[in-house]
Amino acid sequence: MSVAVAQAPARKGPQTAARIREAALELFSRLGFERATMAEIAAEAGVSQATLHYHFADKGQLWRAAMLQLRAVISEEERLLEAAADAPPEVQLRMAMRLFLRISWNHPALGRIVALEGMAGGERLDWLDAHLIGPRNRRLAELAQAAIDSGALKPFPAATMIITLQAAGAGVINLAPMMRRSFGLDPSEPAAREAHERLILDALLGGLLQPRTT
Amino acid sequence: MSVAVAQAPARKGPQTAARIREAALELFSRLGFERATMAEIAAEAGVSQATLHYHFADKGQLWRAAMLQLRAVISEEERLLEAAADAPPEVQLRMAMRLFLRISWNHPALGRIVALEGMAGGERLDWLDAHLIGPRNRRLAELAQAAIDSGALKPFPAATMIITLQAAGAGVINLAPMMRRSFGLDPSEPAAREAHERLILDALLGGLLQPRTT
DNA sequence: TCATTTTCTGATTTGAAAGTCAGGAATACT
DNA sequence: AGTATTCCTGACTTTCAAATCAGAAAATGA
Repeated sequence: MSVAVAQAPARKGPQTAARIREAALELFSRLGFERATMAEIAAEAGVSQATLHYHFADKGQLWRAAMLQLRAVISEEERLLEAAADAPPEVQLRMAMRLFLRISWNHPALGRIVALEGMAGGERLDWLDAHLIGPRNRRLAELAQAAIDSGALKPFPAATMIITLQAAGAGVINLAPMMRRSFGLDPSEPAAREAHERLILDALLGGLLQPRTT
Repeated sequence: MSVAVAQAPARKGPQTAARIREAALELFSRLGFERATMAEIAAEAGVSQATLHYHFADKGQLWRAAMLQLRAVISEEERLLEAAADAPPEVQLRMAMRLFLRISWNHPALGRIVALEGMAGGERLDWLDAHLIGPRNRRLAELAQAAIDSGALKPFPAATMIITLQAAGAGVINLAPMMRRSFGLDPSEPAAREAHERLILDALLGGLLQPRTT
């Protein structure tokens, strides 16, 4: 009773809501919005289906709440890039891609969600663009454009380069089930991950850089 | 009555079935298996929903029938590659990627389907691997391995390279809705398409080649 | 303790999409 | 023409998942 008790039992609701959001993010990203059912999410979170509706008005709102968990990840990335704002743009771009890969590995949900909704279009993509990925995409494209203007990067359309780099970087991770089926390989092994990082950062990004003229 | 009549009115069924398959491919690839409804496909094909069930037992079989339309595309690609079997592997690989891009532009359904099912896994991916993309994937990986062995390509894992190249090549096309939303760009414009082709074939593929030591 | 609020659930309703079926219309066959 | 076959449809049943609701259980505060 005296001192070391986890002070304040606190309301239990928020904690349950958090568990639900986590389960929802996992299932939405693995299966997409339609295939993921409220019943499955409830089961995964260890609550009844009605509890989902107690904490979140409907499936759409649960989806958005689940996505908002990724905001922290994006913000952290932004913060780290901000700190390197003085470096030459091509150095910043390489750093951005390294961060992108790190996020793709540690939070594969984000890449899968973007791929799913980015293909389908519609209101969920609009929401993602406004709240999660739009500013980031445009910031990266500006970076690429700056690198082009400084002569460090080959002059391809900046937006196309950024989207292509992201698709290439997330491809092996998103398509892990296909890698398994077609090649019997598990791309999440540490060795595979390291080779992948060099492939993207050195080989592919290297191909975009202007050859040194010095 | 005499001569020039379109000989043999022919059975009408196959033609209707073909229209249904086309509508199904379009909708399945744009929306995924679950979001595409039988009612929508029927409307798109201009027939009643019951007609779908007359020609195809259930939704799964319609999906497979729709996919089989892409077999001709894959076979043609294979034929063209076969004809260049004598060229050095890195030349064949570049040609394969050029063909891949051409298919991605002309039949965007294929890339979207592969992305959707390749992420989700499950029985539809198994089917695709067995009937459509597995042999092609493995053939391309062998090509990449040969190019590595001959010293023309940097020694990254062949399967990873192939999947990454495909993801990069199809990325801008698959993610056209996101390009529109985040950048206001339409990647299907001819100019964009040409820049995209050079980006993939020259810059990215170039980054994978060993620098000339001669 | 007792009242009040928060949190949760089982049972039920609603809605939407897949799938079935009996029969009508069109086509082909003799 | 008459018959058989193929093709198609409207109306219906079934299934499944989202959403609602009345009230129980748990936590909180006096």
